[in-house]
Amino acid sequence: MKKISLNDIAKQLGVSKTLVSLVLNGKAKQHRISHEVCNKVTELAKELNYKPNQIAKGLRTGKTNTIGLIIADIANPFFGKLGREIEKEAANHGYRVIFCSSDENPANSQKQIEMLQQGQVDGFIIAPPAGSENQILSLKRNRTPFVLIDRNFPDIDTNYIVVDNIQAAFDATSHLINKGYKKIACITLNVHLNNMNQRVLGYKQALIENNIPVDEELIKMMPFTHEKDDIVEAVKQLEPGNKAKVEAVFFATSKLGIMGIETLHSLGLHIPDDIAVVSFDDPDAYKISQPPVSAIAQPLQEIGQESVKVLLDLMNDNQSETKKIVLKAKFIPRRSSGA
Amino acid sequence: MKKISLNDIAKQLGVSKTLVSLVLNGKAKQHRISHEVCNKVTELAKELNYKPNQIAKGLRTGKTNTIGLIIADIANPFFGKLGREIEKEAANHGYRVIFCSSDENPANSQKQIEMLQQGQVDGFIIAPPAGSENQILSLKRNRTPFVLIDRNFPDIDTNYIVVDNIQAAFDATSHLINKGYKKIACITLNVHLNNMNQRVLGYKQALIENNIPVDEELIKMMPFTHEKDDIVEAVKQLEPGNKAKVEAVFFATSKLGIMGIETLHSLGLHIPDDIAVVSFDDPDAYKISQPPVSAIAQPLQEIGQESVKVLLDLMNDNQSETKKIVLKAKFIPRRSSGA
DNA sequence: CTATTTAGATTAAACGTTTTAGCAAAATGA
DNA sequence: TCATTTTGCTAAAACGTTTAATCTAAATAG
Repeated sequence: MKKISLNDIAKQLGVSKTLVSLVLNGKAKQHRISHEVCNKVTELAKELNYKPNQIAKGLRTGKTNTIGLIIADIANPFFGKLGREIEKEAANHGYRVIFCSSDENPANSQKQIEMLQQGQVDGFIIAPPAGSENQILSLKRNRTPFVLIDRNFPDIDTNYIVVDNIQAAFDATSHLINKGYKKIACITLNVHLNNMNQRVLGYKQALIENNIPVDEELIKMMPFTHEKDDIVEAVKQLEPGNKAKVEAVFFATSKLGIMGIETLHSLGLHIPDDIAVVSFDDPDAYKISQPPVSAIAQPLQEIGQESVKVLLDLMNDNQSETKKIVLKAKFIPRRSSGA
Repeated sequence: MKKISLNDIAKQLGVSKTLVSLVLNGKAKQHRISHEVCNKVTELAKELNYKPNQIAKGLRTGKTNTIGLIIADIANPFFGKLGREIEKEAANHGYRVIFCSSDENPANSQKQIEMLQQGQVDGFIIAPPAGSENQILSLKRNRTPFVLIDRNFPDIDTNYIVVDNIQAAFDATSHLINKGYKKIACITLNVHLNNMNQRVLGYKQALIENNIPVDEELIKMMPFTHEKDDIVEAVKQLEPGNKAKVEAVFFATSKLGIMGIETLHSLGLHIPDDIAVVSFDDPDAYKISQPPVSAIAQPLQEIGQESVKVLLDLMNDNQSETKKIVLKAKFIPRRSSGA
């Protein structure tokens, strides 16, 4: 079944393809095409099930109606849910989404951006890995529309949509303190992402504000390619039997949290009696966990919608002022922290 | 920063763009371009950081190097992980992936297929929703390369990669029987997908083979747009206090399982003492659940890799014989079923 | 010395659109 | 009646590639 083109319709009706194009793009009146001809065209187009070739359109107009989305890992439920929201909002505006998982590796995101920049997408939504500053600067330089999500680079003036990580971590930690826990550990990633830094910052602020000394020994930084073993090692050091006598732990990501909780269970520790737990992000796993895990839920729908909207604005009228949006994340106390 | 084209390079060197194109596509020898000129071209191309415009290339060659992936929901960890494997394998072969979530709604997948067929993708990988038979037939008719995954239509001769759902469900149910459970319920989806049908079939076969009568009352079909409430209702009917006196339950998807387990917990039921649980699919949630949930793990990497390979074969040399691949899923006993 | 081959390049068409500029006929105005 | 405007439509260029068809000059063959 050969695809039919503007030309096919034009020939069958004995008119020019210009006319057909104008009619099908709703510019008939504007160009004074007679009603009669106009109807004939639309009818035949429908009959032949004409669908404009987006590639040709893209070449001519320079628009692809496609967004490039670069995240850490689509298999990670946090990014999966966020990706879904972005897909949804994009579709509402007639845009498709190409997904790329960078694995937090700047070399990967570099390749992916370059690949998609070859005329394949109109703009980017990016969760930039640590060390990708130059890529972001390069995008700015050649005026490619883009929005950062999840994290941003404080030193680079860009559009971004993030949550208030400090506040969220502060809330979660304060909650633990209010529940009477004092020896609180923090397990985070050994990676220079400002969202991660801020989570630790919020944790520390809550301690300080409650006159609890910050013990750097209780802050465990995992390599960002962390595997089960790393977590097991870190968690073991937190065992109440150890000198640290940790009473509670704050996991800075759900991936860390899931592995960590699995480890706590396998060590025979009871949550929250032996050790209380709170975590950033709120995957399904936390809801069915026994006990359910206290978590910080990010407003994924809002992040998704806003990022698409900001990007579309950007692509339409190249406004100069950058949009910096900081949303609130919500702490949900559950039984893992004695709630 | 204006994008530079073949023409720019050609002009700067005072040669034709044909020559530049040939050189950069490695056809220099074939077309007897002199070494000298050849070098000049490659050097300048590198210097100017020339990247061919994929849209133009696509228009001319009819190839986009893009795959359309249509699944139920990228936010569902099963599809998230599968999507990731597909993305990875596609990237290995120089292909990008456009993700579309159909929500199991055939009208959505219809729109998505039509949208992407307008010259945007070279082929499709599809988890077809119930009721999308006509779309699949239509793809066959106009010779669009595609592969089905996760489910297929037995009456339509297509390429597909699925797991042996009957065997997997049989294994899981047999395991429960071996553990001494006799009153085993099955919670599945009220949807005409052959993978779902087969899961119920495997469940029944295991009962029959062990001389346990199949009780249709114990097979609960959820509407495919199921929400929490539906599950709660169904699970409540399974309470040991009820006349059914159910001892164990087999969830046919992880989404059902997660909601179901949450409900069992909220009813104050203990797993596995009050009721044992096994489930199709193996999300992270099952690993940190207390007790961990016995699950059927699908070979996601293999499904992803095979589907991309089959599709690429299809796109390259339009072979006529359809590839039907059935992989084995692996049952993993955990404590939720007394293991 | 002429005819043919070869080396090394170029021209131009094509892919399917959109869009600018313009044309001919009809209608209007003086 | 002639000039001007309006109506309805078309031609052709352009987007950046690829590729089939040529073309010229030099080299080789007879």
